[in-house]
Amino acid sequence: MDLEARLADPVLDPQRHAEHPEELRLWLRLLTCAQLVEKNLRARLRGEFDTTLPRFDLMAQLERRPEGMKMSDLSRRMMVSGGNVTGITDQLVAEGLVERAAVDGDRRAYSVRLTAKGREVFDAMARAHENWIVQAFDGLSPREQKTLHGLLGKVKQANRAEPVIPKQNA
Amino acid sequence: MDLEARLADPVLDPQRHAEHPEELRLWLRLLTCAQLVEKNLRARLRGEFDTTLPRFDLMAQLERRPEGMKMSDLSRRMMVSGGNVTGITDQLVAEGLVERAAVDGDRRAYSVRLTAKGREVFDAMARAHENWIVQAFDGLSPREQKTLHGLLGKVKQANRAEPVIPKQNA
DNA sequence: TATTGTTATACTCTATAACTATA
DNA sequence: TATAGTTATAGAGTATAACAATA
Repeated sequence: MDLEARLADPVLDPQRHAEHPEELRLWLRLLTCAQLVEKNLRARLRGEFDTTLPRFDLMAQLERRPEGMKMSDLSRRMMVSGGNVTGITDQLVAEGLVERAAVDGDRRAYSVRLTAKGREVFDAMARAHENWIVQAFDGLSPREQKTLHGLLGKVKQANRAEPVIPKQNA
Repeated sequence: MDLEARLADPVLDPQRHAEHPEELRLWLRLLTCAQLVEKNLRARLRGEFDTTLPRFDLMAQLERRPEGMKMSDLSRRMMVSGGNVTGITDQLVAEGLVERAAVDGDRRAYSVRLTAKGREVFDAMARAHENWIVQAFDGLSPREQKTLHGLLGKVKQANRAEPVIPKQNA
């Protein structure tokens, strides 16, 4: 997970082992960029809003659903297991940012919604978040950003739904 | 950490909220690509070699240091705390891939080295790893790879050593 | 029976701090 | 005192599985 580890990594660092293909350099750099930005986001969410990425993500889900979302919806949308959604939601409820409301017609389910305070807090976070991201890419011209977006699109395409390797031993 | 969460994220997904700047789309895609590839690497290291990324990274460090590295060196190079290096090393020792040798002149320190078996295993892993990475980028021509590498270089430049936000509350 | 959600547990990866042995 | 390494503990972030209540 650590960037500089790979920077110093003989297998991954082409400065030291020129025989390794360019792809390794490219991968290293891609990973470094993503980690740099993500670490920054986490640190700032923590430092400025005392929150975490999953909590931010959950609130982002709710922001556009004033009517609320069920726990199962959140689980699907966030691609996270149900137990985790319960935990994240519990934290947000404790902070008064989110509330569980009864769903009529199904007494098993809750509708999770932002509270008024939650909406307020989220708006501030989302504005800051947007600025951080804009900053992160301000080294690129709009033209370059577009090119980068396109190239990453191809990478994404080639890598999505990659076949999971069946375990050979276990 | 989850890719599709952000895909479905109203704040981050420009398909839904066109008023959000292109940078958010770009960030989302960058993150998705990095996670796709990294998840794949982890799954394959696990599935084919029953190992983890930190274990692989530590062995990669040792591969080019036949004379061995001290725990403190590993800690610095991997950018990970000393306690963690102890844990990772313990696992590798238990597997017979790595050994702690006495350092003469300092009885506090160890020299950690790959065993013969460790070298063998690592060679196989490194070859496979290289192939996985080459595969990950085979959707791009060499020309495109070079362009991507260059653009990511600019992003990296603009984001490295970003000032850490001083905590405001705590 | 199937589904919704919670609880319990565990695993990976990381950090800090207290501690031991040596320098 | 300072350094090398270990141990203990904690905290994100994730997963699975057993369970309760309801459908």
